[in-house]
Amino acid sequence: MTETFKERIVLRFSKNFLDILALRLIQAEPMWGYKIIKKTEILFGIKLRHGAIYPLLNSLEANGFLRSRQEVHGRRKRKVYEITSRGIQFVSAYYDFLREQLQMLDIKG
Amino acid sequence: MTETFKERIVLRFSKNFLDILALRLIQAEPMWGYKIIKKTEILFGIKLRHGAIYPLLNSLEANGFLRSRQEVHGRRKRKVYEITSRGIQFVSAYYDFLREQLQMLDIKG
DNA sequence: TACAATATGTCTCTATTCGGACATATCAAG
DNA sequence: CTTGATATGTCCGAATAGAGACATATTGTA
Repeated sequence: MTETFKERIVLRFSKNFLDILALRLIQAEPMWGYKIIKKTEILFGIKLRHGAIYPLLNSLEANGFLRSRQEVHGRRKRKVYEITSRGIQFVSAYYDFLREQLQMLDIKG
Repeated sequence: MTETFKERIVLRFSKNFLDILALRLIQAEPMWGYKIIKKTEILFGIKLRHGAIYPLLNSLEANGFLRSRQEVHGRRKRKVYEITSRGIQFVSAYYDFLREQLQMLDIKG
């Protein structure tokens, strides 16, 4: 029962904060869309739609949160993203928010 | 700049986790809809629509996260909500999630 | 007495999101 | 030689969410 609640929250997070999820993974290690999908499935048990992640990554790059380079393996190419300082600032703001939320375990009055 | 990021995240949270925001406030102290709106404005600088909060509170009660009683002051009445054990479990799951997120500051591999 | 605040509710039109299909290419394994 | 995995992209109809109006009642203040 409580486990279901947790799952619900994780699911909501991955929907509403998908950009932060992607940025965090890329911050830990430069990554490409396909790997993000696989990693999220392993780490959180959530299957992201590729139809959601690829446009997201492009918009995150357009907004200066990520930068990409083509990585070529033989004839195959992947678009490897790394986080920018702007992206790091955004993720930091998210962590600051989490810390504040936890500190506010006792709102009174 | 970083401040704007923080504001963005707070705003997104209040939209996507409005139920948890309400549950947390009610858990701290039994409360009614109107007070939640005022409190959120003071605490977070966010103006909630009453057209959003009242249906939400009713559905949270219908789902067993809250229970309400009529409080009458003269001829005026307010619907005071208190959190149920189920509601507490849900909020706990949220906090567990926050803690896990912070612990996962370094995802590797 | 009129306006602002307290207090709770519904409803509709619009805006956004989302699932899933369509599209294409390489490569490994059976 | 075909199926499944890797890899990235677009697009549209359906479903959901959101802003703001409509509705009503009490009370305090200017």
